[in-house]
Amino acid sequence: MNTQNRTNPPPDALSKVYSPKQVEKAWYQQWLSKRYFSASFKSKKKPYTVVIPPPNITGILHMGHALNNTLQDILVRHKRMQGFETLWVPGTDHAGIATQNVVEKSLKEEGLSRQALGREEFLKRVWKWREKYGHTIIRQLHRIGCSCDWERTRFTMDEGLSKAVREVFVRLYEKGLIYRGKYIINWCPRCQTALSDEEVQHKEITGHLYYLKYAIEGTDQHVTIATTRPETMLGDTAVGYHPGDERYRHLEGKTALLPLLNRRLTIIQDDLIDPKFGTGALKITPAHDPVDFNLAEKHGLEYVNILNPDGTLNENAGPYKGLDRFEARKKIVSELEDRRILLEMKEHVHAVGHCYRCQTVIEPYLSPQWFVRMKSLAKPAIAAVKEGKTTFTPKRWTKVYLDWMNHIKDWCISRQIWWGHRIPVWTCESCRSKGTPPKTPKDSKIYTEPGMVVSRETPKKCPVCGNAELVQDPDVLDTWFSSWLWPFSTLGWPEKSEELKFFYPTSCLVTGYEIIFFWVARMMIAGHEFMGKEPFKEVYIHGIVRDQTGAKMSKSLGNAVDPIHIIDEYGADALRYGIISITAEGQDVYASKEKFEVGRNFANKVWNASRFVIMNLDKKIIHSCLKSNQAPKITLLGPFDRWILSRLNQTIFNVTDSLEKLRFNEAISTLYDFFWHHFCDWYVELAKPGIRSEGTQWTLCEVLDKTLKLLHPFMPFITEEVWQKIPHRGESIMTSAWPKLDKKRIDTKIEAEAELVISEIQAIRNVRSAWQINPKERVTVAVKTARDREMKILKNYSTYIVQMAKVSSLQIGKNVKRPKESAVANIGRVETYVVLSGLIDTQMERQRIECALLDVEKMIRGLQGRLRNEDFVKKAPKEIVEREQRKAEELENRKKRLLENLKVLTY
RNA sequence: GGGCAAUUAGCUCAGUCGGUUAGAGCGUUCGCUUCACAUGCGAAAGGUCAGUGGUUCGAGCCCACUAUUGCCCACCA
Repeated sequence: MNTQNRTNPPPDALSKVYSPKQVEKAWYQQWLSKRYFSASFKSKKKPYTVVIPPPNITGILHMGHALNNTLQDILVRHKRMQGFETLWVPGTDHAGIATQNVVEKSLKEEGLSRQALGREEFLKRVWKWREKYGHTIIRQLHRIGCSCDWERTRFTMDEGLSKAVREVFVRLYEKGLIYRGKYIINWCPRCQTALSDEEVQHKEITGHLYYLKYAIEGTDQHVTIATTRPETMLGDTAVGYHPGDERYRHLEGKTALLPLLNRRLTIIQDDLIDPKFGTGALKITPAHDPVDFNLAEKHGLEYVNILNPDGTLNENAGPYKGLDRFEARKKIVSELEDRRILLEMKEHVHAVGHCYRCQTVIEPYLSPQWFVRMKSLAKPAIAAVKEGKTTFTPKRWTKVYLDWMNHIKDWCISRQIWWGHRIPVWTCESCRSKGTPPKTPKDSKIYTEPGMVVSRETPKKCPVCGNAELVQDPDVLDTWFSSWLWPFSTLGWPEKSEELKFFYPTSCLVTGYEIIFFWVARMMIAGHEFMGKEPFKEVYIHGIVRDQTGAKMSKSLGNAVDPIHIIDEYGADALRYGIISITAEGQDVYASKEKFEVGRNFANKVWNASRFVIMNLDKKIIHSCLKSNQAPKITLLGPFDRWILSRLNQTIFNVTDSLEKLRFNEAISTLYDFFWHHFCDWYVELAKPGIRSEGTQWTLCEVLDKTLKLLHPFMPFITEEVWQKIPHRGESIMTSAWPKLDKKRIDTKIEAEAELVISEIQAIRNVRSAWQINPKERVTVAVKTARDREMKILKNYSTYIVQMAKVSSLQIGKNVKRPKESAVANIGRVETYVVLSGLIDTQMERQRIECALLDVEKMIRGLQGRLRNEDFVKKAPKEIVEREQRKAEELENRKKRLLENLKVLTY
């Protein structure tokens, strides 16, 4: 497609129904080939930057992505039209565990395993898999219409980004902010890796609390402890109670005996132990519980690990070795029961940690891992938000962010998987065995272990002894250890690139609340640590997309409305419209097909209204308008031309304002209302008889042009397609200028007049409808009004009333008498009689009037109540009181007239 | 245990600074193949704004408590 060749087609070439399919692909290609999405640091414009939350390479587009990326595209298209140098950086995340799981699954189908393939071969497979499927989601984003700068597409495992990861690791290590140590971490026995605290999802589970009897050595006494995980008793090395707990005072200095294994257990006191829970006595399992681990460190207890990495029991479990942890639980419970050691079993609801990738129950597990010290790093990220350098929308997330930051814990960053950034640490075996201290960077605060080499690049030999056989740490880094650098690593960091200088910090980050801790908070930390500046000025947090039943949409649940299906069926604009229209600020949204039907209908309305305008354009008039680039003289504009232009400018203001405030649904509903209910329902209908007049021709073009521009960020395809068919300047609507409010066009006087006339037309239509008058039939109408102003207006606009209400003769005056056999309608102080010769049914008309009377009386009662209240009259603002008084007068007037009309009917 | 959100028409939801007769879409009812659009046009019905108490001249909106639902966080085993 070529814009130059696309002159206005003859009207009959426009079909009655908008078909998005033919349009979307062509325009997207056109935009790409014109490089409209590309941004350059050489620009003289102000920058506006957005980085995409990189979807996982395993991802297939779902409604959540559709929402997230539509929002970003709206921002970016809006800012681009406003004249910013706009950059939207796209890319994907390697998603360590998720991707490894997916590839392992496909290997399993081939009867293979990663262990059988070996590390190198397995990684080749993953890269192959990524080549094949890793771009699916990117292609799908094209279909939504996303205007990302695709030439800058990044991947978290790209060479540049990998370099950034290593740089960050080494820098933090040298500052003493990365350390290795043996601690209790969250272990997923299925993925067989450590997880960070954030990667554990807690779920309320109804389990049991088991009461077990532990004998006291050398006595016939015992102590009863309560546990939810009886199998961990095999790893017990102590029993404890609160130092103030009198019940157990007699146990001080004694030793308990572990049932089944007869291990001797120290008895300790610690105020960490809650005397109110269970029996107040606690079994202590240092290797399998974080609290117990702390107790063990404090009291110098032994650590007994009873688990293998896969969740089966190891040799420390004696006779239970080899059993899966849940099998073991069953067996142990039944044996304890047999031996009368299990005294009681109570139902117990508690939170159980699950792996966020595979939902397997997590085990607290003692193992050596790498950690980032977060406390000091968090400080500038906290300050930036407190000082308002970065703001959250909706505001409530500020607190969530700050709470997490203020209680931040060290981040476990090593993962025992293969797919990911390898930890840049090597070991020189000979130095290690000899205990030779390593070369320490000059102002380093760190203690380094013998033989440990931390390096940005793969070292060829040991920097201490020259040994060439160095062994790299087998583990990889948490996926989020690359994601947290995204706002600057994608712009070239650690190089001092021009891009960074121009585009950093980014403007707005758009994401869902489920990754505030994983991603947003950590990006804030990294941005301050490595760039010395906040990574984004605004964070917009949107809701999660759910299905009609409220479940989070997911493929596995089979409840997903597939955005691609919606695009195929209704078009991308309908998808975008639907998803935006239901997104109130930050609320979760419930997606169903009907929502997108509304979008399709709206697109079709835009299409048909435009088609009507195009069919009725007088090329000569338009040509001269375009040529002069001037609006016609005000005298050439009819009252409704001026009315719709006033409404248009009000809409320009409201839509721009809503977008600035990130109120997307407000912006689109303003546009929907303006276009459909003001422009189509009233203006176009009113304009039909005089459509060839210069003023109307110009107004039609002006309103359509500006409205399409306002709509473009929301519905990019149809607006471009239609805009190209109306007289326009410029190549593409997406590079055209955002409409500016023209205050001179806002005319409150004409709006008030138009509203009166519209109400009058509606009143007549109401009567017609109530009396079932054939729509084709014209009616005789008489209007009585006491006020000059209203009479003048109605007389001035009488042709419109005649036209829109199908009136045959219209009489307007102060002393108009009610015609015989007529029905009455009241608006304000205006009384309208519609002649119903032969149709009038006194009974029915009386009922109508009585109904209206009831309404009026109810309102009068409310108003009188207020006006009789002295406090109201005294304390309320003057305008409000006056308004209420006017209203009351008017209602009294209306009541009087209704009563008169009722009287007439009784004859 | 702590926190956040939601509760408005039959359904799904808006409602900004406390101030007209509380809005929209869908659905419903009535009438229309009116020459842009039946994916449409015109008209209408439909509400104790979860409950209780308070602040205020005035509350869907502010405050307190309660109820129901959902989510997040937390080392009560």
